Amino acid sequence: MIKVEINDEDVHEYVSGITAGEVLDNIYGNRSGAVAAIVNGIQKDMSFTLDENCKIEAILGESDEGLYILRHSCAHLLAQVVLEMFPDAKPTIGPPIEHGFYYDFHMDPIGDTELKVLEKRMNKLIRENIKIVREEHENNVLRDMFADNKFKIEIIDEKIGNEISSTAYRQGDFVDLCRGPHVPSTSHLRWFKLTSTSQAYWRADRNREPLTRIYGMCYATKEGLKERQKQIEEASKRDHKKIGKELELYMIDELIGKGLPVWLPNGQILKSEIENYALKTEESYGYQRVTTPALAKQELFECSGHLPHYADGMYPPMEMDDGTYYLKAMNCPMHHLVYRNKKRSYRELPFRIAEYGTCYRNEMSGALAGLLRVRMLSMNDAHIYCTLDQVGQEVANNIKMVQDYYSTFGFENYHFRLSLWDPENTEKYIEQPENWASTQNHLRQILDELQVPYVEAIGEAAFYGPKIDIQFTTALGREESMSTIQLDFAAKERFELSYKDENGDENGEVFVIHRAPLSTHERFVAFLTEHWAGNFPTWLSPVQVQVITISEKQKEYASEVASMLKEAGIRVSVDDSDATIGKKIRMHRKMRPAYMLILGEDEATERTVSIRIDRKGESRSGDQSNGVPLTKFITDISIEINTKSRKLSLVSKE
RNA sequence: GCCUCAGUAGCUCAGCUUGGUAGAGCAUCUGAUUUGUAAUCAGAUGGCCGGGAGUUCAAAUCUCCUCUGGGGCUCCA
Repeated sequence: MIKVEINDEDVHEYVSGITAGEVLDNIYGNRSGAVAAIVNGIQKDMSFTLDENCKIEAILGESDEGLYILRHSCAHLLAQVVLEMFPDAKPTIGPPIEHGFYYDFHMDPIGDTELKVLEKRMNKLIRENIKIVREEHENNVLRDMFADNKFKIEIIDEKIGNEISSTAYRQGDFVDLCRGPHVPSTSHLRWFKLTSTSQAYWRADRNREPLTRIYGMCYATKEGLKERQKQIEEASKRDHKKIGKELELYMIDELIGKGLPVWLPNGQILKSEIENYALKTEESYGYQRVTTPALAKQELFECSGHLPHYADGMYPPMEMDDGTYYLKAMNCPMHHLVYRNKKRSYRELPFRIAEYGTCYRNEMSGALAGLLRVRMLSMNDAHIYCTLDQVGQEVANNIKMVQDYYSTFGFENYHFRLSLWDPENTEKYIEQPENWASTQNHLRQILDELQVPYVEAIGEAAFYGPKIDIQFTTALGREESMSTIQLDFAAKERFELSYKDENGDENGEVFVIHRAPLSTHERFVAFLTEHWAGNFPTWLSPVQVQVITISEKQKEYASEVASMLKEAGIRVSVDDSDATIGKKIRMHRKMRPAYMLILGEDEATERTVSIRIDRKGESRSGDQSNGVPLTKFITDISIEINTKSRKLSLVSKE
């Protein structure tokens, strides 16, 4: 007999040789939702044999560990049916990922039709409830088992080495090299869905074999799967590409080119509001503004280091009669020249120059997506020239600026990331290891002192220095970079930046901070649109007030109201057509005005307005405040706009 | 760039499997209607079916090429 302690609580006695699964069944019953066990702190299969005193816990399918196991097992099931259908396919790796799993196969690409068939066959095997069995083998046996799959052999050779034995998992005719643990049988994998296919490369290396990747999602319960499907559906309603079209924010025309958005009047309003706000804010933080050209000579970008390090990201060169020119991918080299334009004194530092400069980047055509990834970007850019001592304060100010901006725009779902270089992969970066070490520590210290929570990410630095990035989570749950604060210790030498210090010496220790708290206009508007689902706060709404008349008798009053609003600087549009009131409301919901003003006979005689909030995508409340004096409305909405209120507060709920 | 799916009226989409040269709703315009809060009626305009080539007596429909858009190409048994 052995003693088994369950969940650090009860101790039960069992015959030696009992399995983990049998013990858990005994305690919880066989419908507990457990997919594996933790024995003495180590994850084990349900089939693991207990032959001495131990501690045991269940891993529930809904826990993080459980979902990981479920998804991993589901990837195996996918591989099983892929091999049934395509016997020549070679499975490579199939890890669990967030929400699901993928599996990469060396095989010809497949389409949606095959994907559906694969899904059907997986469901069939799930109903058959095939046992998943762990096998331990000596290395040479494993090599024999996978002799016809060079990818698995490569894994065996590299990951496991030639000395030790390892494990495989078998289900029916299918066997896969795997560390486990796995669910005991296929019936646990009921709540999955194959989602898409894609092309990947073996070891993510373009020069190695192309693989066909199949993605799926997998959950422990029907509810889990449904909830994810719902999240995807909800996110698609917020898609900035869809809303951007409805609201006429931007267009992309193939005659202009991919990734080159045109801002339409409504989008331009958003852009201008953001920009005006940023100009004011940054003026108060001591920035001066400049404008620099869209292109410059090759020598400038050689000097900055962009050509050796960033050439792929730039448009190809233009040969002119007086030299070779490049479109700028960044504003910094030009700003460095602004700094260098005259002798600087220590009294001028920190010297801050800002520009909403338009840059052009040669993004891969397949990477372009609406406004989120474009080839023309207007950055909320600025560069700060300061001493090392001043870096801390400047970075702190920028973190505060970012936080202020975000709270005004209503963003909450973000986190800070300290982006470091990758010491294993140094050719991507400027070669100054001591500088990397010291500046990275410097930034880490600043973040620690500010007590801002952050994560560290190796290999995410810029080529010229470490960064603090502010990461966003989108409605779909994907992480994207939004703002950035970058430290540059390379510019001072490349551009011979210096200043006259307190002792009258020419001092070359000029540190540069690149920062873009509002990202680019394009990306920022995309996030903003998604975040508000197009229902922007009043100060940002392209149409702040939509006037709607009940009948044509109110035409005159409507135009009077409109001109008073315009006078007060409010964006207003009038519908005095002869359509019915219901129809007019329905039509204008799509453009999501902050407020609708309904004007009928009562309003016209009493010089009042009826204020209605009715925007597409919001649940319809029909909330309306009737008989509000026109002058009061103008005062109230002006306050709401000027305070950049995040809430529409002019309609009181009854 | 690579893999995959898609492209039909301003918008949303049907027609394509089984080839016989184009349809609906909304929007727009014109009448009628003068309206009090999610569809008033009638009529009209609107498409080189993304572009090119091929097969065929005949192509939106089948084949090939190309352009544009969506998704994916970071997760290492």
